[in-house]
Parts: sequence; structure tokens; C-alpha cells
Amino acid sequence: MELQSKYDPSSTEDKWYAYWLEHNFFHSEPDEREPYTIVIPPPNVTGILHMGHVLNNTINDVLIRKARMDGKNACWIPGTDHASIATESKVVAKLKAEGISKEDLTREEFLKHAWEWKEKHGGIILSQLRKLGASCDWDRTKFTMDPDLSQAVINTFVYFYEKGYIYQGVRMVNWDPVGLTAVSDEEVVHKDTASKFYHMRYFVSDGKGNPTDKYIVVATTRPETIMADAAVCINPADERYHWLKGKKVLIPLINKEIPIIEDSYVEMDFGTGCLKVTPAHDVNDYNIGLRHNLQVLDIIDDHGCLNEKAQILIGEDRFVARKKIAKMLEEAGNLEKTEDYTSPIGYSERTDAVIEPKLSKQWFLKMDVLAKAALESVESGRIRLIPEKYRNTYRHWMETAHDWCISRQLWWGQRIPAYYLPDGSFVVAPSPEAALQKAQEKCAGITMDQLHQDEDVLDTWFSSWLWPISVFDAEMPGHPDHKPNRDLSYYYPTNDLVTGPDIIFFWVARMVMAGDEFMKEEPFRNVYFTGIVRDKIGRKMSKTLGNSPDPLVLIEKYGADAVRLGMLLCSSAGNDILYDESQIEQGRNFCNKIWNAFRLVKGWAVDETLEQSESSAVAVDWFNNKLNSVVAVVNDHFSKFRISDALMAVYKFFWDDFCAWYLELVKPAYGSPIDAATYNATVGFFEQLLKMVHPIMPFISEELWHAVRDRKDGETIMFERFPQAGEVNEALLQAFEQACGVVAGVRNIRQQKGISPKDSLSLKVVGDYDQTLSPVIAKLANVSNIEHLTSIDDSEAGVSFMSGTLKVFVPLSGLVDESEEIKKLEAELTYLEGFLKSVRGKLSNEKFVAHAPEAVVAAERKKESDAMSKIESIKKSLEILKK
RNA sequence: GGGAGCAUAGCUCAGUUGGUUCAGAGCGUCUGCCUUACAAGCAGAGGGUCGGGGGUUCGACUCCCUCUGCUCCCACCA
Repeated sequence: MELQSKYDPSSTEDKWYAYWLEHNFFHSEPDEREPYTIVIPPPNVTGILHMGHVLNNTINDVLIRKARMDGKNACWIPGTDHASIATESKVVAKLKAEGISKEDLTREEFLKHAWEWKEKHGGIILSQLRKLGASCDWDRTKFTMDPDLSQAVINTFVYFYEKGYIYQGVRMVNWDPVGLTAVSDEEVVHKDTASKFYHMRYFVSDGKGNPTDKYIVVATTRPETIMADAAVCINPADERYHWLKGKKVLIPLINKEIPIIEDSYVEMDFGTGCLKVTPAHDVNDYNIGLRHNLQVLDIIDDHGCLNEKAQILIGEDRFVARKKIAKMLEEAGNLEKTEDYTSPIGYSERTDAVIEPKLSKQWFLKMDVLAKAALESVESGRIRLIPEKYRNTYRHWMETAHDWCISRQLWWGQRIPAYYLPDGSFVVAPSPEAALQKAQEKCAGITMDQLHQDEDVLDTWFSSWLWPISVFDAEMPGHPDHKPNRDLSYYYPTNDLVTGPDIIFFWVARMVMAGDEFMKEEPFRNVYFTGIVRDKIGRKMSKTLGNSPDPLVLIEKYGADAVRLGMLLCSSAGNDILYDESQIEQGRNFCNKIWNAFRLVKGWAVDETLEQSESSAVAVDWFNNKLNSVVAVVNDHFSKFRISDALMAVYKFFWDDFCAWYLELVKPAYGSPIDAATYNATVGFFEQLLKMVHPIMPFISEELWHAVRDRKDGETIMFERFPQAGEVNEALLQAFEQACGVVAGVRNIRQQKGISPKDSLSLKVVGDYDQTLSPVIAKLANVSNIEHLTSIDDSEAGVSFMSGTLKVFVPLSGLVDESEEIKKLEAELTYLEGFLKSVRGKLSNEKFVAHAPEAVVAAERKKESDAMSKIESIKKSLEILKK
């Protein structure tokens, strides 16, 4: 069968993925081997594959396939995250399109829709990962809202509640007065908005609630909130206002007396330097209020209208009230001036309503003890962050960790297991039945109907932080005294985690906390941070920009192997990667190169009677040593997570060493057969190369591994042992290197002089030269004979060049332009003399000789003598030329 | 405003305790080749005072300070 000159991934990739699945190669069960475990960063259950996933999962797959080939029991757990906010908003949008509003549904009805949506759209992303070649153990696929995983979450809540780590508290949330819901920080968009800066007079009180004639000016953009003011704040260092210390001022219009307080939060050079503190309606003011123990007075209702606590303008919308109150202030003589002012205002992403900061009751998990342990896990080096710079970020987070707000005003997720009694008190229990029992202990005779479960669900991260534990043993997290099951004991801790630095705190740190708490052992050893995938000009990939290619289209066009290689080419750990389709083309080209190397080898006819040629014998010996040295380098790169370096080492080894040098050396003349020894060695090398390629490009390596030799059904390259480094004959590698230099030199002369590769030349060499390499030079440079001499006959016309300390002379009659040669040699001479001078400068420096290590000084001496011999040689050539 | 990081060839990046000819790789560019494995290829070549300035050192791309420019995270200015 004639093989095409282009590799066609579409005809092989699906075939081999099906083959791997059919033989259950990805599945892992505990055994006596060392485990190697990765849990997938669970993508959103209703998400679809984007370039970020491709990068992350390619790296994961490279690591897992490498470990598998290193003989470990490799297990990669796939799964999805319920992603409460993202999924719920998708379902809400879908219902809205059908004319159904969430408010019209009961919780149960809504959840039914949500589950239907999940069943229909969920897990698409996992099937897309198969296209990429991801070798996940699909039998172990998990979902963060699987019944057992959900129960683990509930149990964890109960556990921490009973431990005293969970409490209810008040927190400022982003309230959407139109959507009538709290929205997350991520759903708030800040837009510069034109507004007014109102400068108001607050009169100083005489101590009995009456105004004196003294006043201060307070500037605000929100005069409608003055009724909720709890204080006026100045910077303690502000001398302009020292006279105010300890005094009280009166809120305009309502004449309420409030204190002057001091806090360095206030910027002296912003506004008037006096800040009205309104704890209920501004986050910063709330925090100041906490420090100074101020009263919190909430005067705005859920719809954004003033309530009765405002005393005036009750029922007015906040923006209407703002205009009216400005007028009232002016009439009362309290408005000094208004200025135009532009400031960033938060808007709801979904309803475009201006966000109102609002206090609400939330559940919190104390972070102090957990964060301390998690910090220690990294500081001690038990967890390695790659690259290391993220240790700083991590430490910073852990040292300033705020308590974790774990409640969300949503329905999609694990509902908080707190059950309220009619008297307003509550019990926390892992199930309604258990809750009832506890409630009855508090209040005899109470029935299930009288219990009311908290409406909120838990933050999605409150389930994902258990992921490395719960995917193996969902019993474990809630029951720290529970003995881990077989899977958890075997696979935990996992080895490597691959994720983005943006969730270092949300996810990574919290998994460490859960691991420390429940397992007394970190959940992973190494965390590899990938960068963000950006487009060619550095913009984030986004739907609206339309600069995000569909990975499936790319796979269709170039093949998964090419896409994988293209993504890895430019991805050093922790750096953003600038994606460009040309990288994937490079991946495709490499596949094609491998394919054509295979075509060449496959096409050879073997003649068992043929003797191995000298050049082939040298080639095989050399390549064997080269293989050993490259394998050592590649393994070293892998062990340090230098994945793109490992990849590049393999790439160059295949392309340059194997194809450009080795194959060219052993290639028989067209139509001639090859000897058996060389053929067998070559096929063996090719197999080793395929194994080195496999973790990065699984499909083409499996395809050719089967094509290069007859294999039985059930055989796979996946479980072949990754090549191990052996002894390296450094002298041989160096000698070969030198020979390559000579070959390149001769080719260069051919190019310059316009000599066809078909015309053979002869060479004379002077200097240290390993003659065993002569056949190599002869074959690759098309040289008929090489003479190793002590000096060059000065009567002959020709061109010479230096390769290391070796002088190579190519006799050429009639083709030499002597003046050009002289110019070239003189330029080289000038360079070498300068070089020699600087080396001698170093060596004559007593301090250098005294301080520098022996080896460095020796190296300099070698440079000196090498340079001297080169200069000598060039001078001789010049003499000859100038005759 | 607080914190972190980056700046090396046209582009994307290496440069691993400061010392081998250390100024590198890949891609791109240029030149010559349709040489029966591969033009998605082969053979060659050019290209950077390592952002500016200062310091430490026998020696600095590498360590310290400073300036400039950029990026990210957090808090967002009443």
C-alpha cells in the first residue's frame, strides 16, 4: 500500500481513543504499584471546552501519561462542578426565554428545571476532553452534586459548626434592587458615571442638640443617606480639624446629634477631609463603624426606596430622594455648593440596576486556624508551588485571610443544613430527621412542619475544596474519625495539581485546608500554575471579542496531537501564553515529520546478507549514546515541570538528530536494500522515539507504534516503559559534534562557491581529529577522501575553515578568490587576537587567579592555548595565500 | 492606594546556587535547492551594547539600589 506523504490525524485519532476505551486502559484500581494521582480541576458542568481547558488538560494528560510510562499506577479522576452561580443564571436565562420567571416557581420546581438542564447539557465538556486525548479514568467520573458528594458537603458544614468554626454574621452584599437578589462581586460591573458632589454644612452641636454658629463641610455623592449617618470622621493628623475633637455635630434636616470620630482611613486631601460615616450603606463606612462601634441604621428597603427609619421622604426612590433632599438642604441653608463629579459606580451585570450595598445575614467559616495550617503546608515545602513566585501570593493571602462567607442566596447547590424553630433559634444537622431530633431536645413536641430550613445554599467552593478527598471517599470529610476506604488510602494524597493562579485562594488554598483538617496530610505535592491563554496581541480570550477559537474546530483541522503540541510550545509555567494558530501548524508539521520518517524506514528492503557499512556502524553507536544523553535531559525537565523544555528536547532530538543526521547517515541509496543490523537498530530507535513522543502526542505515537512492527490486539504504547538513561560515551558525542561541524563547513563552502552537492570533494585536515568519524563526513558532505596531515602543502589552491581547533582545507582549483579569502581570514584573526587579549587580561589579573575556582582558571588557560593555536593556523594560511 | 511580578533577537520565550566560546532555542526573515521520506520539506546565513543609570565583585543577563515602561491580584476613594 502506498502511504500518503501527509499524515492524516482524522483517520487515526478516534480509532485509537476507542481502542483505549475498549481495553479499559485508563482505568485504575489500587494495587502494589506506586500510585500517581491527579484530580481534574472540575470544569463547570454546563461549560464547553475553551482554550484554557485545552492547555490545562493537555498538561494534565502529559503528566499522567508520563507517570503511566514510568510504571506507576496512574489515575486521573475526571468530573464536573455544579458551579452554582453560573449554572443558576443560565437556567434562569433559559426559563426567561420561555417566558417563565424564577420568582413564579417554587424552589422544588426550579430545581427540577435545573436538573433537567444539567442532564441535557451537563458533561458535554467531558466528551470534548476525549477528543483531546485525555486519558481520564471515566469509570470514576464525579459531579460535585452527586448524592454522596453533596452529603459530604453537608457533613462538613455540620462538622465545622459543631467545632465552633461556623457562625452567622452580618456582611455587606451587592444588592440588586431590581432583581431583588444579592449578586457576587464578579457580577458587578463598574462604570464611570457622572454625578454630583454635594458639599453640606454640618453644624456643631452645643451639647444639648442645638446648633452653634460653627460648622464643618462634608462632601458626599449620596445626600439621601445622611439620615443614616452615625458619625463624621476626620483624620487624626489633620490639624485643620483639631478643634473638632470630642465635639458632636448635627445631621442636617433631622438635627440628629452624631459624634466626631478620628480614623486614618480618611484622606486629608480628598474632598473636604471630613467624611460622613454611614455604616449601613457603604462598605468602608461599615468597617469604620465596626472599629468605632457605631450604630448601624438601615434606611433603604429592598426596592431601593427610603423606609420609615429615614424619618423624611419615606417611600421615595433613592434617586428621587437625592434630588429632593438636595433642594431641601439648599432651602435649609445646609448646602454650600455642588460640583460635577465622575466616579465608578457598580451596576448589576444582569439588570443594569445601580448596586446598593446592603447588610445581610450570612454564614461564615473562621479562617484563622485553617489558614495557619495551610500556610505552614506551603512554607514547610510539603507542597511545592510551580513557579515559586506564587509562594509570595499564597503567603499574602493566608496571612490576611478573612473569614469565608459560605452562604449564597441561590437555589442550585447544597442547601445549608440549619433548621429554624418557630422561636427563631436553629439547629444544625446532617438531615431533616436528625434536625427534628435535635429540635425536639430543645423544644419538646415540635414537628417537622414547624422546622424551616435555611433558604441559602453553600458557596460552590465549599464543595470543591473537598474534591481530592470526596472523589475517593465521600464519607470521609464529614467524619474525620472515619477510617479512609481503600481508594482514599491508596490514591490520597494526589501528586500534582494543574490549575490557574486566579483560583490560588478560592480553590488551591482551601483544598489544602480541607486536607490538613480531615486527612492530616496535604492533598497534593506539587501545584503547577498555568497562565491565561491570550490571543496573539495579548488580549484575553473572550466571546465578545470573538478571538477565542473553538478547540474542536482546531482538532478537526490539525488533529489533537498538533493542538496539544501547539499549546505546550509556548507555555512555561505561570506565564500567560499568547496563542497563535501558527503554533498549532508547527505541531502539525512535526506530526508530518514523524510520519515521513516512518515512511522512509517502512519503505526499506532488508538484505540479511549485507554487511553493515562503516558509516552506519558509527551512526548506530553515536545515536545510541545520544539517546541516552537526551533521555537524561528530558527526564530532568519533566521532574522539574519544565514541560515545554522537555517537549523541545524531544522535538529537536527527533527532527535534528534522528532525521537530519542519523537517517541521512544510514539511508541506503535509492532502490538499494539496507543491512539487517542497521535496520533493526533503526526500528528500535524509532520505537524509543515514539515512546518519548507519546505523553505529548498520544495518537500518532500509538498509530506508528502499531505500524512499525506487528502487534497483537490489546497491545499499546501507553504502558511501554519510558526510555531510561544509560551510559554515555561523551568522547564519541564530542567527536560526532566535531564531524558535524566539518560537514556544515563543507556545505557552507559548497553554497558560497556554487558547488553542487553531487560533485564530490576531498579534504585535508590538520589538528586533533578522530578518524573513526571520517565515514560520517564522507557520506554527509559527499567527500571522497580525507587526509589527516600535520601541515598543509602551501602550493595548493583551496579554501580553509576552522572547526573548533581543527583546520579543514578544501582543495579547489580555479574557484578561489584569494583576496576574499584573505579578507575573511584577517577578520577572523582580528577577532581571535582580541579574544586572546581579553583572556590574557583575566589570567594576568592576580585577583582573578587567586579568587576564581580552579576549574574556571583552567578553562581560561585552555581558551588561551586554543586561541593561540588557531591564530597560528590562520597566520600560516595567510602566509600561503599572500605568496 | 496596598501587594506581587515582568522587561533578553522581528515574535514567543529559555538562561536552573554570579564563572566552560554564554549571549541561546523555537518560530519568522533572507539566500540556494521541486536531491524519490517529508516544499507542512532540505541546505546555509543574518539578527541582540540582555529596558536606562548607579553599586557590590577578580568577574554581573544573573545580586543590591534607583529610574522608566508594562502586567496581574486586592481595595477602590467619600
